[in-house]
Amino acid sequence: MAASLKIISEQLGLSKAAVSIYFKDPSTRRISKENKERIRRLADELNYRPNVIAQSLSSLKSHVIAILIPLNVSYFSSTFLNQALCGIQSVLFNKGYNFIFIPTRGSNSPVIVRKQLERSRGYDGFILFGTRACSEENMRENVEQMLKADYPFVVLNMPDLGYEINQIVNVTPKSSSAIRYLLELGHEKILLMAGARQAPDTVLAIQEYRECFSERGLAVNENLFLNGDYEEMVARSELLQAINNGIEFSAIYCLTDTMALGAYEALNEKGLKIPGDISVIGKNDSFFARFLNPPLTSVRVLMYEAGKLGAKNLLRRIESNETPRKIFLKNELILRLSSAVYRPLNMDQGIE
Amino acid sequence: MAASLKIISEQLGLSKAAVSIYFKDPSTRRISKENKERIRRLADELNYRPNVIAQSLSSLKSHVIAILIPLNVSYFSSTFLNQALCGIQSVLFNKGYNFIFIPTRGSNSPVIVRKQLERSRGYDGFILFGTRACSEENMRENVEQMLKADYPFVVLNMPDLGYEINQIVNVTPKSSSAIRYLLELGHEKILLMAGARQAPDTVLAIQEYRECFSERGLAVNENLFLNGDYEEMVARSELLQAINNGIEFSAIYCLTDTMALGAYEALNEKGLKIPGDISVIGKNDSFFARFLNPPLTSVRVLMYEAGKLGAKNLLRRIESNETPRKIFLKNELILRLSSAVYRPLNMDQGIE
DNA sequence: TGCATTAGATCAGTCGCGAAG
DNA sequence: GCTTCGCGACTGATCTAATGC
Repeated sequence: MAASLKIISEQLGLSKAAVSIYFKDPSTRRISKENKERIRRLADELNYRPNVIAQSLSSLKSHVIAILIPLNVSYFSSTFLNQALCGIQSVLFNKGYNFIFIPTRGSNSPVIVRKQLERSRGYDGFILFGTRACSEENMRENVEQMLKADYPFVVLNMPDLGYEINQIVNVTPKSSSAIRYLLELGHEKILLMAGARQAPDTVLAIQEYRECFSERGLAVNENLFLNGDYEEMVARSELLQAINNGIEFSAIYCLTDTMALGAYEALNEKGLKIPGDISVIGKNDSFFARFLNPPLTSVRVLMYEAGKLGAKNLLRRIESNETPRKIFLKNELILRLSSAVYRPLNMDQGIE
Repeated sequence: MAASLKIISEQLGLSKAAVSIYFKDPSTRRISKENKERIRRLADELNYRPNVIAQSLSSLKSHVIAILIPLNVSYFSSTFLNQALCGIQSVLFNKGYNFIFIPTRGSNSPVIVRKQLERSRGYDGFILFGTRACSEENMRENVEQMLKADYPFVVLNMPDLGYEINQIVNVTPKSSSAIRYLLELGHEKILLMAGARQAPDTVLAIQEYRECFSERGLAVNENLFLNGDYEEMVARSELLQAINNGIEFSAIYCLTDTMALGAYEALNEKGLKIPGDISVIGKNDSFFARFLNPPLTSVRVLMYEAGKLGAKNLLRRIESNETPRKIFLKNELILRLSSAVYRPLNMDQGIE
């Protein structure tokens, strides 16, 4: 049985309040010196530590931010997420906020978030993180829930949802479009290694793909849209299968660097040279991108900054009730050696 | 103002207990159908959600595990930690436990952990994660604190501390020793890219280094122990400096793959071939190791398993009060192309 | 006796008010 | 009237025992 204020106060013949006052500020003058000394001694003896749960209840402030991630698998392996977490952490820790991850077993995003919210009243704020399992529509439902419950929150890793809420949006300006860049290099058969069709990132990428192609009057071949599920191994096998099926392409744009790893593997296995035969571009500019062979051209997404700004705005909302704001961060295409000017591929030679 | 049981019960002319009973089990037969319906409707209208803080206080069970990491910088970029977190998460989420990270601004490990503990009574259990900032002695102090407070806890990423506590220890069997392997390949000037001298991992590595060398009757050159601070860029510059200072070596063992990246950079800059001129071995076998140029030989550390087993044992302790157990996981040397048989280096040729 | 319901204690704190000196 | 010192009421839930019909 852990020592509590009550136990200490009873043993000393004081009120809980008196003991509480002392611990809140040991230099207080509201408690007599003798009593301070007695409290200190007994607390030390009983190894007293305040109960944060009770503190939170009584002060109606928990100093805990819940991070809601609509995904029911381990997600700390995602470099995307980890970059954002680093940014979030840098702000929250400075301001003395803890952050918590809530478990769920739901199958889809709205269910997961709803369940998380059911177990969340009492936390000071929320960070909603978009994932591959969370369509834009899903996230809108989630946002509606948050608004209805009147929770302070911020949305990360999602396209602009249109609400007047705290949101950090990472956008790709035309000048940083991987597809546009590949087209400029002369590639016209560009394979898109994306995720499931409803994943927001995939939706945006396909939209951008179509725009770029229609601008140039080129037809879009839907067979070039693969679903690598944001997993290295899936991307690898999808690509191998595409090659085996005789699908022709001279460049690949992968919506994560991890899938680009899978692409590298598949191309190596097939004896295709990067970028001699096939150009590859990744997304997120993970720290390992420049160490690959060849170094990977990648779209840098400012997730660290997104996490940092998101957390800042959330705290502003919590502590000063500032009005929500939307911030746009521009992605940047980082050129490395995995992408090159189009050169017709001699299929007989390249693929065994 | 968020709706509470009290508000609902007052508006309906019922007692808090009645409303509480309903929410605990909506199919209960202790509440009449009409009242159930009234409660449901009002709760819906007021957007009622139970307050987890109050629930925790009342049930004396928070279903929250605190993860204590004695480091005051962002740590989600560490692949080590992330692997462990994935394992932890896989267990906790299945069992319905949340997990929380506690902020601190302390300068050293005991201070950080002490501060974290001061803000932690009320959580169900603790995971103590060893870091570069936490010497073995530091961790012992932390463990003493935990024992004194009678908190359920488990220690990860630390050498065997000798206590009868829940601990998962990752050990390197002789057959997986990078140093031993390099010696067998004929290398005798082996550079050790480690961390600060008190970091547990560094202590162990230096100890192992000395053992291997003394077994073979070889003298140890302390100039070959560098402090790369577990950071890519620090490792890079330390290595460049060593090379510039004319320190001779034919192999490098880096205590993290991240530092191996730095080593790759430095060697490339100096025009030294891996493994032709210099063999490189990393540690942790991060997912990117096999994609490097050349693929990196690395000591695989089972951090995912450590996290998983640690969380399991912690929950066993919490839920069934099982006695603590210590588990040893064996590291494994994964051979790739960055390490090769010793070949005398022509310095004039190699370094410009 | 069983069904539907409630008062009140409890958890471990905080906060503002009040009473001596 | 200003300290110094301390207490009662309250936070939002759960749980036990009791009550009325």
